[in-house]
Amino acid sequence: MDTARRRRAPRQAEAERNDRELLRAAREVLAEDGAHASVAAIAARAGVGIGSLYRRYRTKEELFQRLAELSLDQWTDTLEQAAACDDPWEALTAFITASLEADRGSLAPIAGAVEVTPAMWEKHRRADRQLAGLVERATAAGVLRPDVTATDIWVLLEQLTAAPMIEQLRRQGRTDLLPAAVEARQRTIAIVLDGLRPPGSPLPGGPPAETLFTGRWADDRHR
Amino acid sequence: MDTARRRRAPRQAEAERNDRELLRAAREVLAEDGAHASVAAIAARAGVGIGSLYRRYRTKEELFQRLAELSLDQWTDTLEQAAACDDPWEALTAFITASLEADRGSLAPIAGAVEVTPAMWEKHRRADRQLAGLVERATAAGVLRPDVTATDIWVLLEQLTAAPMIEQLRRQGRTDLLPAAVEARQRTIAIVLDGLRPPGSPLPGGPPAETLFTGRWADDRHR
DNA sequence: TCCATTGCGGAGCGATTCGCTCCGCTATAG
DNA sequence: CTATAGCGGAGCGAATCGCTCCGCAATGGA
Repeated sequence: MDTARRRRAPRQAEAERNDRELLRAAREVLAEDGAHASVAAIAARAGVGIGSLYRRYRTKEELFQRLAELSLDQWTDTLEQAAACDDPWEALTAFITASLEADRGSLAPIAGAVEVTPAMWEKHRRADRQLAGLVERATAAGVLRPDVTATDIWVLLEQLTAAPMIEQLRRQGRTDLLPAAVEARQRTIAIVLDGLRPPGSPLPGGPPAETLFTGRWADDRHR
Repeated sequence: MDTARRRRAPRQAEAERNDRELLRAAREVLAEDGAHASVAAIAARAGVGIGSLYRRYRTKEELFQRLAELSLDQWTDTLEQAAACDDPWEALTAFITASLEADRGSLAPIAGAVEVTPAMWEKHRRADRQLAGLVERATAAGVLRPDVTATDIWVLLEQLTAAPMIEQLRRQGRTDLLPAAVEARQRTIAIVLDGLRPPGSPLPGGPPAETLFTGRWADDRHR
């Protein structure tokens, strides 16, 4: 028993390192190539053979699901850190800017392409509740325009996480223009944040339905 | 001469109709499938054989270039209509909302994938000048936060034209959720427009370089 | 020193999808 | 009935995909 465990030790260290590299590479390739990201590209970027990838994950989907779970954990971490902020407005903006800087939305192409695991559902619901708390606090303090809901923030985030210009420049290898593009994006974000402050003109329509998000991941029409 | 023209008439009418259908179908398929849009899908949507497509356009790229030129013409039209507005702020917002409603950005995936024709350059420069005029007018009237440039508006538009949520819902056939998604997007746009009003907190960094746009379409590093 | 075991890299398979060619066909005009 | 302009789409060669499978290197106990 004890010998069996010790026998597996040395190679296991390499295997764990490979796994970390794979997850990192998968995030990067997914951000650059979008939904077309191929397992070959991921393995190559990780400096690992395709065989090793498939020993760890039985399918490409399983790798993506693991990636999504880790990303959802990061959402929760970011939300917790932001909630620690004393100022309600800074708490909200800290969450938004932090979410956009770590381009966690880069694995948005996964949504709808892989089946949602129970763990993903659970983590998603948790992040949802956390953001709702942040929004409630800001609204109560009067630092957020009163007709903005948590779902509005999700929509806004999804809209802003995509950085089409930066992605295109990176694909074309125009690294000379990248800093300018990043700066321009920050200006855009600043404009949007100002748009969230009160009072603002009344927003059109009613508050967006919460099913707008969950609905895309699983068919809940029968409910 | 006269007989020759009359001889070709009946079939030519069908050919022209096919061309219109092809362009319309190409726009739709491009909006739904993104960069992967295949000629087969375009021809099928147009109710036309692949052969007819290739009789009119020698390559897929040629079709996309024609599409881009037509789209650039629409930019100019929208800008002219907006410029006719008396109120400087309404002129600018009219342009922005009109640009976003006609999801002209749906053929953004073309950018960088096809070679830029001289005609495309010319039309692009023209639209650029037109928007600069709109922004100048709004700034002079004090209805636009003073540190926003025309390039900022282009960046903002590119960021907002992508409607990832709506596209995903459409792909999944969740037409029941589509109206809610469209409404949510309009709320986002309203928030952004409010963020463009003065005074607003000072925007980070300096004004974005104009080369941010032209640079992605052609390599101008040698200048 | 030798062998069993573990994990590795990547050639290559079958399937799919792509842009595009080419040909048989129909509809019209004389 | 013949000539012809224009049509639709089968199918080709190429590329790319997810994934399997196998030969090999490194390790550690006997």
